[in-house]
Amino acid sequence: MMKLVSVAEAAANENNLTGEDYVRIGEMAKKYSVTLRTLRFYEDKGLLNPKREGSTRLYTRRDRARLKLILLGRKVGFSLRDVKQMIDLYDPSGTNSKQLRLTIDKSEKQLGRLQKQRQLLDEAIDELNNHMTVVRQLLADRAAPQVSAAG
Amino acid sequence: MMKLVSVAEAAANENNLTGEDYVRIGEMAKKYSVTLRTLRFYEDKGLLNPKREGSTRLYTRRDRARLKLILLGRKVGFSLRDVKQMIDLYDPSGTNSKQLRLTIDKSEKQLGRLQKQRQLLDEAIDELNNHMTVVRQLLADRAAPQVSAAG
DNA sequence: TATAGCATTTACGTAAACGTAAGTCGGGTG
DNA sequence: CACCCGACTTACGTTTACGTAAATGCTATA
Repeated sequence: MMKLVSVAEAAANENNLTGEDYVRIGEMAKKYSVTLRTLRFYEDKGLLNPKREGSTRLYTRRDRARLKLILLGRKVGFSLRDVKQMIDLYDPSGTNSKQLRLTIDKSEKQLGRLQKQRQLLDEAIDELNNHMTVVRQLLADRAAPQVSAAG
Repeated sequence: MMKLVSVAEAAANENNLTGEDYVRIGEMAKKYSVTLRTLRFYEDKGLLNPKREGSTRLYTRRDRARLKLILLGRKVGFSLRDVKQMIDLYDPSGTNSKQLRLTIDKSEKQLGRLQKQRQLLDEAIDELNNHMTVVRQLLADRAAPQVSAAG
């Protein structure tokens, strides 16, 4: 019944000279409410790059930070391609001003799209409400086919 | 140079005992700002049913009314499948209360989805704005790497 | 009759983000 | 030993609403 320390966990706990805490895919998935498939998919698309111990993926703190960014990007409507473009510019040894500017640029455009979407959405809601009113009225007429007001 | 009356137009003008005015696909497309492909696609999906004169499609007033409904449906976010489901229930010889109820039902659900979408959209806009603020600050720090306030 | 213009059909292609199936593997457990 | 769990890889499938050829046809006009 007792769960012994696996090789992976050994790596995470003992072989841990740099203070890294590794996480395997299952835990990672739970932590961020994504599926294993999604994590592998992101890796396949070059968005994540976990270490390997044999064939087992080990995610570091940096991987988790990246995933957070990816999920934020997705939430605000960026495509994975855009997210990748921005993330790829990250250089731990530089000022990253290029990355930051690209991010701002893309963000402004995306913000515009979102606002436009909101406008369309509001229009849609209005029109749907209007239509519902009409339909309800038709339905009422069917149910009570009396003439005009006084019943 | 003079454009003579085509067979289609003849059908529309002369062979027009019932007062129908037919429209060919090109005109129809312009009138409603859709492509020919779209009109044929809708027909293929059973959403439209124009008459035929030989192989040429002729759209009646009723077809145009249907198209309007389809486009409204799309605008408010219904799938073509849903639209078809609602339209298919239309019976010119009945009260259509079944159709109307289905429409109301679907509309209420769709309205809920739209409102939820709007909420998510607003959240996204907020988060994007926040993120942009942070990034702009980082960028400013890169440009002017002085310490804290007083320059 | 050659050409322009509008129409027709068939059918594969596209985008995004994974889902899902299928089969395999290594490690730990009773 | 038999088994289960968690992980791995490969690769086809899904969804929606058309886009985009490609090849062909009918009609009217110069």
